[in-house]
Amino acid sequence: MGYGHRRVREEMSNLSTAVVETIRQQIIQGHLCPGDKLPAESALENEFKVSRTVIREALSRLQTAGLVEKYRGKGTYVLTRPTDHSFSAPLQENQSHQDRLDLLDFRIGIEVETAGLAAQRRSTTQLAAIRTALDAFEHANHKPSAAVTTDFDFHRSIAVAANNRLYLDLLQSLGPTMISMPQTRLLQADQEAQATHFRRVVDEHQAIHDAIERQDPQGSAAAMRTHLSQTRARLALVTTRG
Amino acid sequence: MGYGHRRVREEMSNLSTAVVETIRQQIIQGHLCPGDKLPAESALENEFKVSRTVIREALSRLQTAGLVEKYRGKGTYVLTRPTDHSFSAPLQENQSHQDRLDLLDFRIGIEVETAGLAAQRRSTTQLAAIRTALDAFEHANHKPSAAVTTDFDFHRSIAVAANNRLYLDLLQSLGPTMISMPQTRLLQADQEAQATHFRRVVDEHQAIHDAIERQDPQGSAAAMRTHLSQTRARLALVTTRG
DNA sequence: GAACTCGCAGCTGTCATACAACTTACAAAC
DNA sequence: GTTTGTAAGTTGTATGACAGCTGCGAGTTC
Repeated sequence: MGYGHRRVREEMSNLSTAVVETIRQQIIQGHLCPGDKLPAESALENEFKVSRTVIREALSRLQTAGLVEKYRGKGTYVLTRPTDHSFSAPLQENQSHQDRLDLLDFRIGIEVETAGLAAQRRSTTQLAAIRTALDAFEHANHKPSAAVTTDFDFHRSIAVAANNRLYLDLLQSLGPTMISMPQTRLLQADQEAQATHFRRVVDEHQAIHDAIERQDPQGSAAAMRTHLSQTRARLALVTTRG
Repeated sequence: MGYGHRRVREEMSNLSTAVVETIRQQIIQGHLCPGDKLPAESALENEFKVSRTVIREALSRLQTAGLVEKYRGKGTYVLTRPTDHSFSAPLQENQSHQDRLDLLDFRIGIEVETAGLAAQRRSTTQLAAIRTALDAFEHANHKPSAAVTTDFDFHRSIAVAANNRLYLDLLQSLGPTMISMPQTRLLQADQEAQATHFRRVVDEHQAIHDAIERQDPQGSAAAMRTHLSQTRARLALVTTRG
C-alpha cells in the first residue's frame, strides 16, 4: 500500500473527467489541431468504451472551457486557443490551464509584495485578524464551501494589513474563486491526496503568518512566494503529465 | 471588464445554458448561499421542466466553473458566490501624497515581477520593442508630453514581453499619467536638477533593459525595484521638503 | 449544361427510463 | 451502547428514441 505513484488519470472521480483530460491532452500535445473536427459522439462512444452520456458531458465541459465548439448538425471542432485571449479572459470562470498558471504568476507579483508590506505595517489588530483567518481556514477541512471562503479571507486579511487600498481592491476584484481555485480539485483523484494537499496549504499559510507576526518582510515575502509557487508547480505538474 | 449581462436572454441555443444562467443568478442574488444544498436533479427536472440530461449538463458546467461541487450519493452544494472582476484605479485628480506613495508601492509589486517574467520569456521581437521604447524615451528630453508617453510605452513594452495578459491589462488600466512623474517635475524648480533627474531615469531604464536582454530575471527584477524605489524616494523627499 | 430543390444520411440536442454506486438515517439485533 | 442491516435519497452511467439542423448528392427544371 502507498507506493504513491498510482495512475492519476485512471483514478478520476468520474468517467467524464477522464475523457475531458484525455481530449485536453490530445489538443495540448497537438494530436488535435485548431479547426480539426472531433469524431462524432457516437464514434467517441466506441473509442472510449463509455456511453454517449459521458461523452456529451465531457464535450460540454470542454466547450465551456473554451477548447472546443459544438455545432448542432455539424459536429464538434477544436478552437484556436492561444489568440483569443481578449479582455480579461484569464479571469473568466472557465479557465484553461494556461490561464490558471498565468493567474498564479500574476498573484505572485501582487501577493508577495503584499505580504512584505504587511510584515512592515501591520497593526496588532490586523495581525490578530490574520491569525483568526488562519485558524478558520485550518478548521474548514471537510467543508469545501467554508474552505473556499476562509482561504480567501486569509489572503484578504494580509492585504488589509498591508495598509494599501490598491492591493486590497485588486485582490477583492479577483474574488474567492480565483484565490482558492476549487476547480482544480476535480483533478485530484483520491481523498487522501486532497487531505495531504490541504495540510500543505495550512502549513504554508502558517509560515506566512509567522513571518508577518515577527515583522520580517523578506521572510513573509519568501513564504508567500513559496506558497504560490508550490501551488503553481502542483498545477503545472498535473497539466504536463500525460 | 464587463461581460455577463446579456447571456440570459441571448443564448437560448442551449437549454442547459439557460439553466446555468438561472442558477448563477440565484447564487448572485443570494437565494442560494455558499454551503447550501441545491435541490436534487430530479427536483430541478420538475422545476425547470426539462429532462435530467439538461440539468446534469448545467450542473456539470457550474462545477467546472467552480461555483458548485457535486458529491455522489449526497447532492450538489454551492461553493462560492461569483465575483465581478472589475478593478478601477483611483482617479488621479484628488490624490494625497500618501495615495501617490501607495500607488508606487503597488507598481513595485506588479512591475518587479513583470520585469522578472519578461527576462525569462521575452522573444527577440519583444526585446527589440523594449529597446525601441527605451531609445524613444531617451530622445524625449525637454519634451514633457513625449516623455510621459514614451515612459509609459517603455513600461508597457516590458509588460508585453512578460507574456501574461493580466499584467499588461493591469498596467494599462493604471494609465500613462500615473506611470510617469509629472508631479515631482513640477515641484523641481531648478532646470539643472530636472536634467539630472531625467538622466538618472534613463540610466535606470537602461539597466532594466540590459538585464532583460541577458535574460537575467533576478537582475531585471532588482533593476526595476531600484527604479521604482528611487522614484518613490524622490517623491517622498519632495513631500517632506515642502 | 447550369441552377435549383429535395430528400437522405449524419450529427447534435433533448427526452425518458432503468440500473449501479454511494451516503445518510434509522431501526433492529447483539 | 454498539453494531449491523436496511431502506430511502442522490448522483453516475447506460441505453434507446426522436427532433432539429447541416451538408451532400441525386434528381429535376430551366
